[in-house]
Amino acid sequence: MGPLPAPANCLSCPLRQQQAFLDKTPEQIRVINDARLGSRAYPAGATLVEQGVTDVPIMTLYSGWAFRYRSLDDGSRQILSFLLPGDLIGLQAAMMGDAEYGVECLTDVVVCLFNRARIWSLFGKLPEVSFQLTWLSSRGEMLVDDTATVSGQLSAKSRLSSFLLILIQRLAALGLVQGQSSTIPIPRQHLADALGLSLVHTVKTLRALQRDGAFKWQGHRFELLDKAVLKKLAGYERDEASKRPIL
Amino acid sequence: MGPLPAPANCLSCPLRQQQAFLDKTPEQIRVINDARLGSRAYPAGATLVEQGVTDVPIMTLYSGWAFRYRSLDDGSRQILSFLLPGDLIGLQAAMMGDAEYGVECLTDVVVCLFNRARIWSLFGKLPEVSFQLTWLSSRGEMLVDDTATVSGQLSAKSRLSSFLLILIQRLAALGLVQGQSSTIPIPRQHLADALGLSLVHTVKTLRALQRDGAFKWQGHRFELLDKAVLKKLAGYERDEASKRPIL
DNA sequence: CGGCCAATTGACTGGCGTCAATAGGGGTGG
DNA sequence: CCACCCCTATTGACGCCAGTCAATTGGCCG
Repeated sequence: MGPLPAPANCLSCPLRQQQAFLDKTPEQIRVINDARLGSRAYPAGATLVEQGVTDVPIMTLYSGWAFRYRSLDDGSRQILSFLLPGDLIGLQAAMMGDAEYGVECLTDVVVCLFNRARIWSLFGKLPEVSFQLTWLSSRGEMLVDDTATVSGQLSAKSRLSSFLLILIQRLAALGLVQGQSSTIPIPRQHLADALGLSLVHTVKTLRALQRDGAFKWQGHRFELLDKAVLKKLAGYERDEASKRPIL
Repeated sequence: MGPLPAPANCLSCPLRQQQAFLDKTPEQIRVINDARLGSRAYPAGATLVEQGVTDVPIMTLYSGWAFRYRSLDDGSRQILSFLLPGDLIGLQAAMMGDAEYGVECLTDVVVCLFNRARIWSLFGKLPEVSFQLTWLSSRGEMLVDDTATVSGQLSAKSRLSSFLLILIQRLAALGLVQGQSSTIPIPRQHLADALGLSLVHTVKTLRALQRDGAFKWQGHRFELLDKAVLKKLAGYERDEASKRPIL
């Protein structure tokens, strides 16, 4: 979770060797490594992508949590998706020319930075990899689909339940769930901003769910107590693909 | 709006020649044309993509309106984005392997169908075009970002105002706004499903906005009366890119 | 120990949902 | 051509879920 040092070379990258990710050929990895500018650590709260700027770099989240959001003039903020290790950052902004969103670190974070021009050149050199880039873009859209659906259609209790179920799915796919417990470093305010609820109501609803015996959540330690209860409350769920690409 | 017959060949396609779209080289168009299975007309209400199915085709909306949505077990539905001529349909589903969403026609519609395998082969043959596919995917994500932000953070009045402002931007880019008026064939229930509001409250809020003199909307005919009022109520806006690709 | 910020709880308010009834418009069979 | 029907749009009444205001607690750091 903390700023684990990233390996110097993609070939020895332990993250991409995880079960959750599709394998690449050594040549593909070599070309990707050539496009890589190196890794960089950021502290919790740091801004990875500033909303509104042009020239956004492309990066892969190597360790830690981040989130993508849009800020409004009135000071409110919609969190569009949470980002976990292996997730691609900045593709949409790099494509469109400017960032219509911001990305911020939730925890200490390490990212792998890429040279944008060299990533673009993958479209000519490695068709499979450029295909996977598009795949990752589609997945990014799907994550926002979740956010929109949950915050648009469900009651507060259901929103929280669905959100947690979907999140736990993602964590499990990354091997970040041990038994029934995992680390979820999301403050209440961020939960509220993701789900379209007020801070106060988020807190109260969270308490209610814990009184229902669905889970226990203190600090960053989350323990799922009764998945059946949570599922019944949720009324909405979606499974994570078994294998996915990583740049 | 109705089922205009699509041209037999992409080279003579009047849609792609519109100002809103990037030009392609004749060779690019020829290869795309080779991947094209032909056009097909659907009546209003028809399902273009059924939620949950695999083997989703890739298509470009040629004429008419459609929308992308997710249905929930309880019968409610979140509309994720509205689709206009030139928009790509089915990419996310084709990528991920199955459709986590449905797509339905709002009006009579004509789409251009593509052979998926031949589209995939573009990744090897025409890097620029595969790049544009990714661009379109990113744009799809951005449209959902709008939906999530609007329905997550704004009051009912602001939701309606922002939604209409953003929509009018898109229509204007396509040359579908004459003076201050345009055709918006979105029923109240669909508006409600897109904005996360109840049908009744959507209707009442819409009435209130018209009493404020912001616009007039009867049947499918929409007339913008006071953009300044609408902007003030909205508190959120986003501009459409000036030029974009079309497959 | 004092300060600061996230988390929590209570009280009150209001925006939005739900229920229910009425109007309108277009299509269809008599 | 008219009567009827169905579906969408509209309006009113009422209740509740969730927002706002405000005060207290608890953990962490200087």
